[in-house]
Amino acid sequence: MALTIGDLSKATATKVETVRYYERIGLLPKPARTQGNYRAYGQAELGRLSFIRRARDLGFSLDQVRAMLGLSDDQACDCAGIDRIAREHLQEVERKIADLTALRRELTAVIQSCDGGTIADCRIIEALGPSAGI
Amino acid sequence: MALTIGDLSKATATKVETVRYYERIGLLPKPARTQGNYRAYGQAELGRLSFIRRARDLGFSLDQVRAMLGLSDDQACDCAGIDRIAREHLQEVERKIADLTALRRELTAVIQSCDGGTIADCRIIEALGPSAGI
DNA sequence: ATAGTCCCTGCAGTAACTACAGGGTCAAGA
DNA sequence: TCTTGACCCTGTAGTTACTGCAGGGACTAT
Repeated sequence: MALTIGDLSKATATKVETVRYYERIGLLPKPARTQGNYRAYGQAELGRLSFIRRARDLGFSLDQVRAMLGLSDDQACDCAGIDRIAREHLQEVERKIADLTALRRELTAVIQSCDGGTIADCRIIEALGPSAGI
Repeated sequence: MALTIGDLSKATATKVETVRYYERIGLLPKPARTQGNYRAYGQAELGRLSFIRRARDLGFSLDQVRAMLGLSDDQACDCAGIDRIAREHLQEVERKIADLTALRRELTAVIQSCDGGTIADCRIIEALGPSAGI
């Protein structure tokens, strides 16, 4: 019934040691234990870990992840604070979407030009260069 | 005329130490030096550093950045290899765009619901949960 | 010429993992 | 039953990607 640390590890492509590390720094709650002192998780922890991993993969720091998790943890927290944090993260998310969209366009162009021999004029760096975005 | 390490640092919001670090590990070329042994950069290095920083911010590892820079460095490299790397990165970029889009939707919902009192039902974790995307 | 702001090298410290070492738990098979 | 293999435990040391000094030189403006 309950999920082991190995189940969470496989489901989220996270090292077992990393799951324990997140517990140690307080990002994941201390889970229930079995008779044999094994960690026993539920679906909630799986969801939380999945969120952490994907947010990390998207370039958010653990402190930022902590703040976003706080948005869902503190149901009764004051709205002004939540609103500010959410707006900050939304701006960053939109900037990242814009950057990735530019990168996608250039990667597509590279693949296109690869069809016929060697790359004549690679613009992959220009895609995220100093004048791109913003 | 030439750019100092401080100019690059300011233009790309990168610590001076980090620029030197990228040079040390070979991500940035060893630049020309002035009489006083100061590093002297051009626009090409500025573009390259800008690319590195944005790619890092988007969650790519330095090894992945190195591979992407290789795409543009090796103009004469065989097309099959370039095509494979580019397609892999394109898939990853598209997954990240999908994740960020889901995250944007949930952050927007949080901000919306904040308008009238406390958050009733925050689904921010579900946005990047185990069944989201793909 | 001297104060302030930059630059240099080299090395130590931090964040976020990641990899053992040394040992316990548990299901399956001889 | 017992033992083999795959998993789990704690604790600690190493890695990646920066980041922050220390100690000293270069350049600019008063």
